[in-house]
Amino acid sequence: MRSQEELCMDLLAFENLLLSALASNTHGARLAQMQAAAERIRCEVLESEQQGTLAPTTRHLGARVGQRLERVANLLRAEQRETTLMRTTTRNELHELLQSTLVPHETHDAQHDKGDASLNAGHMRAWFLRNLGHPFPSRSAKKSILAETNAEAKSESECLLYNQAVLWFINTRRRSGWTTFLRSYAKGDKAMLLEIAWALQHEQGGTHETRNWSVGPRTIDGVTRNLMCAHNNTPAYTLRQVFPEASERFLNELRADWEQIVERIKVGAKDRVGEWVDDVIRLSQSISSSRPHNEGQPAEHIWRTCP
DNA sequence: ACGCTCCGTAGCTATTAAAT
DNA sequence: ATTTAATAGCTACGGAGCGT
Repeated sequence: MRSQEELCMDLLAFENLLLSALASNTHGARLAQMQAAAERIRCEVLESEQQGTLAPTTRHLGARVGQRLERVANLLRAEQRETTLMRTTTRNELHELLQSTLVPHETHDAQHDKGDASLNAGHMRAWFLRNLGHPFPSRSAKKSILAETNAEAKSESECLLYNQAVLWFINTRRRSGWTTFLRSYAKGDKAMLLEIAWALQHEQGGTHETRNWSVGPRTIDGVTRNLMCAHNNTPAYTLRQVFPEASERFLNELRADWEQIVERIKVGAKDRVGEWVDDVIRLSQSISSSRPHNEGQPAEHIWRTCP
């Protein structure tokens, strides 16, 4: 059994290893080294937690390490968004340049058949994020999105088709995790998901610009939903009112999953490093959020999977 | 019948890791 | 340094199910 001092040293060593790795590269052997370190610390803290010997100082250190890593992760996400934007711009400019100079005779149909042209999804993304509580555009909404998108098209090949928009929304709901969220937290009930989304929006406050998302109108299939709390028929404005019996951990996981959906729609799916950083953050948050009342719970409830 | 959503999946590109 | 294999992400197709 390792002492609390050794455990604290391990935590700090892990943080140091991670930060120095992020300052250089997160590839190959280095990544494996960090994964091994994370797994080792996970096991040690878990063992200490189960035996009731996890000292408050160790727990607090874990919380501080978690906060620092989260700050680093936020910076990395911002940098990642900027890099993605620049990469897209560069790729588009290069593509246009090559189109206009090197392959001027290639037909639009040939390009389309190759399937290598990505959609201009900016307006669809924007609509999705403004209607995150119920991202099912009506026919007229789709036509309006098509008009906005196609107004920017420089050629016929860049025009978005109605069926492409339909598929994009279906695929995006699935791949962003929205559909999974619907099943996991709202039992497939879209009205309940709308209620959850309203609670999250109320909880976060601010504007669409500060949140990057909005729940949209309280309307499903043309019917305006009265969002009431099932257990006492009061307006539901907080997650706690929507889920009166749920644990804080459940609500936090729900919030995290919702943010992940927003992030995925906003910038597309994250690359591997981004996912891994998220896992590391979850690991550190587990350290900071595990409390003595969790002692009776199985290990899976205390720790999430290591990266 | 028609329109819509969802699901499974094929085909493609870009990226990354491993092998040479 | 170059090539090859594996993987992830994206678009699109076909079919099933559902509601109108």
